[in-house]
Amino acid sequence: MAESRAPEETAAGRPDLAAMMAPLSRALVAAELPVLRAHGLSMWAYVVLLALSRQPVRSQSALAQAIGADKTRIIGVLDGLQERGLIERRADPADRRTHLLSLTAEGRRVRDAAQAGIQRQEDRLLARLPAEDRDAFLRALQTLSALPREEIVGNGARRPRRSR
Amino acid sequence: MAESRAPEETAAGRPDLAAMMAPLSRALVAAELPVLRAHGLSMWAYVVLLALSRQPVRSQSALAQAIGADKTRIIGVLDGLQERGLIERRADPADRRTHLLSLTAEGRRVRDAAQAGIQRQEDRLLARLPAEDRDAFLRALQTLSALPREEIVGNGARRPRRSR
DNA sequence: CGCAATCATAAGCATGTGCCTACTATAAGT
DNA sequence: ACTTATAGTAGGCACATGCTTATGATTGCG
Repeated sequence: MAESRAPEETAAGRPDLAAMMAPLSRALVAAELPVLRAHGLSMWAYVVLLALSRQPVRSQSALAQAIGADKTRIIGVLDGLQERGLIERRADPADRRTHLLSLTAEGRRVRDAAQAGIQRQEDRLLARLPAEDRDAFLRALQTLSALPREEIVGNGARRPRRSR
Repeated sequence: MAESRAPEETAAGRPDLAAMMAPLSRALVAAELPVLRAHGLSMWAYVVLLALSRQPVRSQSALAQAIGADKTRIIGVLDGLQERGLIERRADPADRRTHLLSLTAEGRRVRDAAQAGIQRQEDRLLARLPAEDRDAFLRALQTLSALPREEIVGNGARRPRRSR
């Protein structure tokens, strides 16, 4: 048995996707944290800012679902963001139970600043890839990350994503 | 400011690496779980099997460090694997404090079976990528995941990876 | 030999988080 | 009107995990 192979490989040709992706992803997140803290943001706060960038409206439940967070857990995050004036939480005139969420100008500013810092770090990392691979890598990553979760997990009833 | 852009994008051109990678990675791990459970393996157990595939020897501390786990947390995992006869834990004749860890034949068998199941699922996913992108993606992923953690996190004193 | 360091192990604390229940305000169906 | 359902909020349980301390066995240094 030829034991002279690259790490993580076995008989087949490649390491598990997840085995490569999970530690890498954790490292990327760890690298983000100091940048976010410099802007006074928690990871969840940043995720919220990004999510609200895409679609200014929504309700808290919808937001929670969109970012894969627990509905009851983001309340404190939203409280903090609202206090700092980064988001707005207005009662929906059509349905006064729900809160319309949107970024303020200051929220956009903080998001841009944080994201710029983060991407500067990430670019440093991407620079290690040959240019051809880099583009394909980003393209592939966007393709895969755009897939609905069920496509990846397999339609089994895992993580019921309860709406309650 | 042109607000008519693809989702997740802001002023710059691409979404954050981590923002794409983290959910994708979590989904991949979630997809693995049922397969692993079918083979009676926990995630940590599988990680241990993979790590021991690469380098049969080691000590428990070294193993823990290699897979980014807590030294005290993998004890139970090793106990379980040993009980099932998937790994061997022999006292090192040279240093009787440490345990030499290695896969048994049965351990290799279970690892191969589990890995085959996992990669079959992952291949289904990779099939969604155009062939050119797929190869570059895997190449890039292997490159990035082979980097030492400090290269990614930035040499700051984060996650001291204590050896105690 | 005597002392500091190291390994495996056990036990515990603090935190983050998934999940559940309960409660109020509001909405919608009958 | 009455009932059911839903949004936001609060509180709490359970579990995994990072980190710490303590202990016994063993090693290695002086």
